[in-house]
Amino acid sequence: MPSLAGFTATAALLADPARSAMLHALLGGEALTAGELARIAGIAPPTASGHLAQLLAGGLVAVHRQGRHRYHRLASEEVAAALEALGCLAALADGAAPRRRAWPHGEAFRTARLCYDHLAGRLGVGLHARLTAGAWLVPAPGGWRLSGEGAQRLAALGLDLDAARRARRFACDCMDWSERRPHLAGGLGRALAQALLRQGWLRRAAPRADDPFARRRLAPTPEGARVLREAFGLDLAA
Amino acid sequence: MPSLAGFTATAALLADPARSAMLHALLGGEALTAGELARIAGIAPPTASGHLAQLLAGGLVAVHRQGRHRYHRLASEEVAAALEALGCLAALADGAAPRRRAWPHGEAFRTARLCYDHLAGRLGVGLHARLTAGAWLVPAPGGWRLSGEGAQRLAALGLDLDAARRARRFACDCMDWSERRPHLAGGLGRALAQALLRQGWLRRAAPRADDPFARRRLAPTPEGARVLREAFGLDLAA
DNA sequence: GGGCCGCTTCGGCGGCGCGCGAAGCCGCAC
DNA sequence: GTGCGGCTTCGCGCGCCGCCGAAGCGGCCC
Repeated sequence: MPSLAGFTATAALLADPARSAMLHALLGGEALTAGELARIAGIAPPTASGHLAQLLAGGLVAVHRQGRHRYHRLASEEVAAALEALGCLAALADGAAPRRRAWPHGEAFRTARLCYDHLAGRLGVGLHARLTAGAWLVPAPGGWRLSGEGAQRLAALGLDLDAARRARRFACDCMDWSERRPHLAGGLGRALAQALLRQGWLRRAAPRADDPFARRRLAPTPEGARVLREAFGLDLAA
Repeated sequence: MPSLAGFTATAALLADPARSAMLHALLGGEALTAGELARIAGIAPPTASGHLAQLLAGGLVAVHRQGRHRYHRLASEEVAAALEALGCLAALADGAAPRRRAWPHGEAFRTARLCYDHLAGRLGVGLHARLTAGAWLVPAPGGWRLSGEGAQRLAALGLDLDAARRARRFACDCMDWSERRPHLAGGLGRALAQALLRQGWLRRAAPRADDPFARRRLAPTPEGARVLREAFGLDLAA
């Protein structure tokens, strides 16, 4: 059973406007740099740095260095769950109708979504697992490279592999926030997402003013579900 | 979507040791007076009064006057959910094993438990509903009184109705925290709980040092489940 | 009615922590 | 190497909030 001190310390981390603005920005699942988070929270970089250090020490965010940038993301799904529960409570107190999910990042968001320009959610994680398990992708310095069979089969799905190879990184892992396992980023991840969207196998949700994350939500079309099952053995309903 | 200000205001309510001690004390589902909560939190009555006013304004607790006492309870199940989610998070940050339920007031606790000396949870609420719907209990000033048939059938179950009538209040409602509907309190509620326990139809869980609420948890024996079904049409599994 | 008791309101004190600017560190680009 | 830009550490000021004692209000009991 957690100590009361730990409980209040964690709650205190959420009780500051700047910190909670940062956390809510990270709810989308993308990793953001300290500077971006400072701008979002409307505070100076030194202040943001201090807040992020606290969130890190409190285990609410995790950090990931990349060059001179430091990317921050939510540390675990429990953080998102706590934010959601508290948000639900605050909405009730505001006199809002007693809705159960105050945040729109529910189950639908975890099935398939865009992370930057590549695929995330169960779809992204499942593809990563399938491509590596089937040796379509094989380890390479700094990430992955395509095997001969992998290149052939992905090209057959309409991926622009030449464009993918021109990217700064061809294929690397990106930690999936909701699944806690990696999905595929880099030029290949981008090419994969573009191909599935271009062929009409995935469809983007319509942007909504009241939901800044709607534009990143994805859903497979019936035809797309068939292709994913046949080509990769993926069943998103599972 | 709730405002960020509301979110931080709610989180701030949880970020104080005294307030969160009070809320965790209320997690058991009993309504407690301001004085009891002050003692639990280890603060002076005026300080507790201020905190309770804040929790009330923030919609986290509800209050219920009875004579010169003011009984406080959690305002909604969402409050308990948020406390649990945050507690889970704090336990993770404390380096604990990533358990999912940090608080033991899960489903089992909602099935059947003692509230002071009477029955609560689905069992208590179900009995209340059955007794009133079947006109075993009929409205009376300040609560309920037994109808002739009600008295006969409850006496047949072994209730000490004379002792019940000697209580300050014979039968009145007590709001059930987990079910949001009333269960039966007063002398009759006490007599009911005692009879079911004495006959071995309900069994109390063993006290546990790491779980202050274990001693209030109840479970029907197989024989008890049969009696509850036959006498009241209650099926706790439902 | 008198006294007690539970609870609240008021006023003043003290400390935690949020905020920023200035300065320093480090990786990258030219 | 040199310069730039992202980020952190340091130091200080200020405001918010928790804390209590004293006093006031209202219900209850003898």
